[in-house]
Amino acid sequence: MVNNDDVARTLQRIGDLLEIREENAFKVRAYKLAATQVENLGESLTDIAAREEGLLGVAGFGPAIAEKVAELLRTGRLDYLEKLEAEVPPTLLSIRELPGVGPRTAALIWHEAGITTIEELDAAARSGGLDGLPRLGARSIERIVTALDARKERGAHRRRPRAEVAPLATVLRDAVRDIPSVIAAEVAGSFRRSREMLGDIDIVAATSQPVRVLTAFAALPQVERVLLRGDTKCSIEAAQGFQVDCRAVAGDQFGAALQYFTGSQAHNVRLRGRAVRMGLLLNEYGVFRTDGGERIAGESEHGVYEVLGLRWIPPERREDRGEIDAAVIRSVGEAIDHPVGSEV
DNA sequence: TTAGTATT
DNA sequence: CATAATACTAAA
Repeated sequence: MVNNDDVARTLQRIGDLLEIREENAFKVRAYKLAATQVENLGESLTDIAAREEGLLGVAGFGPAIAEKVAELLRTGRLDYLEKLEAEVPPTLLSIRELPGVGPRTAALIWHEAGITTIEELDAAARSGGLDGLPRLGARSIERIVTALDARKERGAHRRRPRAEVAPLATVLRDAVRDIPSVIAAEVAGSFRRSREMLGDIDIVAATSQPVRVLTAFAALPQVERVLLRGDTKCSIEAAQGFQVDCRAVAGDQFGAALQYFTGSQAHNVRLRGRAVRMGLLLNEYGVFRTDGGERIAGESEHGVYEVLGLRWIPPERREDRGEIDAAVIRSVGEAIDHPVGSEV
């Protein structure tokens, strides 16, 4: 019996394999978007397939994907995926999962060094087998070796249950609040959205001295390894290789940064799309008018949603399941300026 | 400066 | 035609 999660994983897998094959980016995006839509679906695909409208009624599904999902539900197999896996070795997906290795690097390692498995990569990286590849210098190879070591320590799995990492999240948030010049700090990301499985922890800090705060963050006792540190953000690994990101912003940008860092990605993309249609630009620093660049929100998260004509949306609901449409404020003035439906 | 990867 | 925007690092 094929369930929604199986379908979502399969669609994601197709997207990843197509990406390594350097397939048309819009096709790749279509498969990944369809995977996300299935993840967020409240109803069984098997039930949907049995109805009149069928799978074409699912958001993100066109004829090609609908037909493939139908085959998967019916037979438990997918001919297209099997052919694709015969062409692009699926073991490359594990290589692609290493931090710092994306689809282009995975394809390069495959084509130029003939490597398809983690084991082959490990041997080659340590014995000079990757030397001389274009766009892959000594530092990149060293980073791959480090990533392989980390993978051996903690295994392939990345996500952890909320209860397991919640203490770390609050301890680090409080530690950031104690750094001099920090005005406010909150845990954002999937933690703030109350998700059960967490891939990392995201902390937003308001300060007038971002570099100082990020330097202090990188020096906290819970930090085992600094992955990167710039002027606005710092990524570290805590115990068991669990990643924690800290973003430092000015006090009047805190609301926009909290909104951005809370996500979800799909929610942010939809929100920014709405902003564009309203002649606005939304980023992690605020909301700006497209003409003139005047900033009209950013200090508070409520303000960000407000200038976009929306009620504030609780973090748990920011998953692109229709919450933005449901939050639209249709005042008289707005109804004249933007008649219902005109912004969609 | 650009390509690749990463983040929500 | 195709849903946004920005940061960091290494390589060229």
